[in-house]
Amino acid sequence: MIEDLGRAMIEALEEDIREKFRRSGYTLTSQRRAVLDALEEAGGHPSTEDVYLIVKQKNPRVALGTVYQALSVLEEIGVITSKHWAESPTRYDLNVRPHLDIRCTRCSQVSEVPGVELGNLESQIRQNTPYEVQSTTLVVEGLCPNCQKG
Amino acid sequence: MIEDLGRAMIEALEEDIREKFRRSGYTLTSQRRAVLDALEEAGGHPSTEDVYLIVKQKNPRVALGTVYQALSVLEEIGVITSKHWAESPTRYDLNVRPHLDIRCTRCSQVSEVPGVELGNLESQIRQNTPYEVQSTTLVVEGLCPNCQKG
DNA sequence: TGCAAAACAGGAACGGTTATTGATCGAGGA
DNA sequence: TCCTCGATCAATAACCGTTCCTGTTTTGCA
Ligand SMILES: [Mn+2]
Ligand SMILES: [Mn+2]
Ligand SMILES: [Zn+2]
Ligand SMILES: [Zn+2]
Repeated sequence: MIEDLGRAMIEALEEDIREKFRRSGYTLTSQRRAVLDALEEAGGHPSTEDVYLIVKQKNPRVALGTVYQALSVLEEIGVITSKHWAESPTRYDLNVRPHLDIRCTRCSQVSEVPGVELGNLESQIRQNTPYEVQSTTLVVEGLCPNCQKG
Repeated sequence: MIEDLGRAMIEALEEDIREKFRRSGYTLTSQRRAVLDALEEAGGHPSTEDVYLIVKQKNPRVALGTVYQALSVLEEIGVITSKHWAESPTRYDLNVRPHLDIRCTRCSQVSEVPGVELGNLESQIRQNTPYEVQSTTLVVEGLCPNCQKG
């Protein structure tokens, strides 16, 4: 789980991040670096607002729009990914490998679900539609352990 | 596909609809009937706005808020279902049986994908998360045949 | 037919996101 | 090192889909 990676791992990824910026032509500005750091600090799957609040702690001058734009650039160059759940803002993830996340319908906490195998699902879909399939995403919701007690 | 059902089938469902209203305590008002008719007329998987525009043709006094509320009631009592795709408004469906829909990322047209078997996916998920799973939805996007030519 | 409850029309407000504009930054060349 | 110009940024307005609010109309029911 990305939550457990910690600073050491982030620094191991450092060179990869620089490489992606270099290849894209975008510049790794202090704001984009701050957004990346905030994503790490947030730990889980923060919304833009979550990231904004963390970034503002260290640099109160940063604008919300800048965070939106930074996240969009970071996603475009493959440094982060995003996921959408209904009735919830977009959430971002340092884990760019395909994986399953579940969101609590009560407190919005997102956790990763390991060991789920989608099998031949995508090829099944391709065989049964004339559409050119671009993405198939499994959106899972439920009650987190904490909220089950309530 | 619900698009091919036509008026005969809708009238066959008529009694079922009345029954669901009766059991829920909601009343089948003229506006809710108009929304239902509009869903049928729209044919596919219309958004609230789509439904609103059709309803307004016959009754220009109906308010957009009323359409939102009517669709919400119809969904609550199980007469219709809704689905969400990222970057697209909620879409409604007269087909209340579990099934797969794919949305075109270019023109937003939604079509149903038959013959896809999810298998033990949900039980796999339940085994790998402490969350109490409430819903797992497969969200599929692609390019429809028309838009592939463009 | 009369009354309370439900539903409605119209419009304001809302949350998340994108667009616009002018100021600032910073990489690369003189 | 200093300039320059495109990239980025801050601030704020606008946008879109949706919900909420208020006063009015309709409905089911006694
Ligand atoms: Mn994740
Ligand atoms: Mn459908
Ligand atoms: Zn929870
Ligand atoms: Zn299309």
